[in-house]
Amino acid sequence: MKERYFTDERKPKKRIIEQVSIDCVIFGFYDNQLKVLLLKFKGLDAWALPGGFVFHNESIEEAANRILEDRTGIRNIYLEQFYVFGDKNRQFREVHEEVMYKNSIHPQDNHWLFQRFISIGFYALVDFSKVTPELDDISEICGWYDIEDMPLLSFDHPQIFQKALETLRSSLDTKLVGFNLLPEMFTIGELQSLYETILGKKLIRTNFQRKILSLEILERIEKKYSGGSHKAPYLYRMDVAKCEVFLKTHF
Amino acid sequence: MKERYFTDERKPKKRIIEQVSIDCVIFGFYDNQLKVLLLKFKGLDAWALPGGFVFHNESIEEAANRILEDRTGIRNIYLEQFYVFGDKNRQFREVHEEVMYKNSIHPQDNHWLFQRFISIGFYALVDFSKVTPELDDISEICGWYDIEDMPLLSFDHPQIFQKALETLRSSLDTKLVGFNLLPEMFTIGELQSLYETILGKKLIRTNFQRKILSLEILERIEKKYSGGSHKAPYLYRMDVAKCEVFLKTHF
DNA sequence: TTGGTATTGTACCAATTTGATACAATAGTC
DNA sequence: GACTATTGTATCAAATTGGTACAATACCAA
Repeated sequence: MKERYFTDERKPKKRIIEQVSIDCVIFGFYDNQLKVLLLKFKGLDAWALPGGFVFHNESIEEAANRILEDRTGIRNIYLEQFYVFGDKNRQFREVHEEVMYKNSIHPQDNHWLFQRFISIGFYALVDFSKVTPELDDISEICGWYDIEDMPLLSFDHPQIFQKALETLRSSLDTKLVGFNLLPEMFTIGELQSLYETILGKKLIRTNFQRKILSLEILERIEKKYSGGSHKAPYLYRMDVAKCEVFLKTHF
Repeated sequence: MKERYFTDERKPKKRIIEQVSIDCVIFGFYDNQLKVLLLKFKGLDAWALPGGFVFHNESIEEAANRILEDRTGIRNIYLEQFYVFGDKNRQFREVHEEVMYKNSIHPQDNHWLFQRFISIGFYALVDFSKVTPELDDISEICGWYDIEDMPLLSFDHPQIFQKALETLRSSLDTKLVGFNLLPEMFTIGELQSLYETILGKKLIRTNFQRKILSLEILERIEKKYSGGSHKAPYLYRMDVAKCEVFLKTHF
């Protein structure tokens, strides 16, 4: 059930924690490119990360999951907080006003959304092939953009995105989060391509293969992938239990 | 100037962001032990991390610094956010009530402190030798405790402390934060001892020395340390500029 | 003064890990 | 059935790390 936030009232309709928001950076991987899910506000040339607020009766993690579902239709994915954006002047009256006008709302001067907000950043990793973004009622686009070629974001969302990307990079090896961006079964080649785009550099194929397999967190599926006019690679599946053991013993 | 929070009013005296708090885990290193700074509430057997709230006219980083100074007298130290604690039921009416009673305050039933709070965790690293903790007016002890032998904390502060410690551990190598716990000049032996206590394991002396020096972030001071009945070790100083270069090129 | 003790700085070698190349195997195309 | 592109694995060199040896010293005790 989607909630309507943009009323013209001084207080939000549903009880939320005031002056606290959540913004989500949703990463996907497709066509050998790292993608991010962005929303475009109806009738405006303004882009943003999906965000929202925390209800009184939910944890911030529950809130982040709900917000994601409300605003993009995506649910049940890897989600983790990564940073709090708490600048003194973190308020965005102008953008909010524009959005509200376009939605036929004429806010009071002390509308609750005009306050200074502290935003908790979450990043999400999804299996691109399993996701079909859905529009909410204040957006006209909800779609994937190559991180190398994305529209300029409103608010302070460029910084939030940047920090999320840095966190993703440094978590690749230490938390092995990359697998969340791939389908359940994948080839080492696909995994390498994922690592290369996230890290922004080429890796030597044979060494990458040796390294990844030496972690002993992958299970080789007997069935082979087919399609290319060349030797068929093995398919692998990540073994969650082994992965946890590995992380515990190495970090 | 210290603020008085524990009035009996429904709203805090000074304008703060409601339902948001900051808790600080302050680490020090002394006598080859990792220490944490804890407060004991006046007249109660209740211990806590120094915490506080965010004013409307300050960033969360400014707030954390101010809180630290208000509650412990410590200022101008390494401080970094590490996690947000946002459980649905994160409220601590009982402890707050006890504290207020002891401070002769009889709160209304809907006192603002009884609400659910989202707390932003910061960890701080200080040069133990430069710090003299000062008492605020609701505490009767403000002192250092060995992390292996500390009192049971109130609220959810045990979890907050634990998460801070994990963050410190994993940041040792990737952010080289350890130096913030030592005086400006130190020996490699002292640095090794610091690493050993934080990581909780012994390191091989000669390899540690080689490793640290190979980072090329230390400047050897000609003057030598003296005192022990053995060969005098060199003193070193961390070169902040070189350190930044190192971190940029390696992470 | 001198020998003893504890600790430091560095050298050194073995074991392991990583970088880079070579090559056989093979699925599909022509 | 030859050709192409890619995969899996082997291999060797280079770099890093684990672990030992040893000379250098600052102080202490006779």
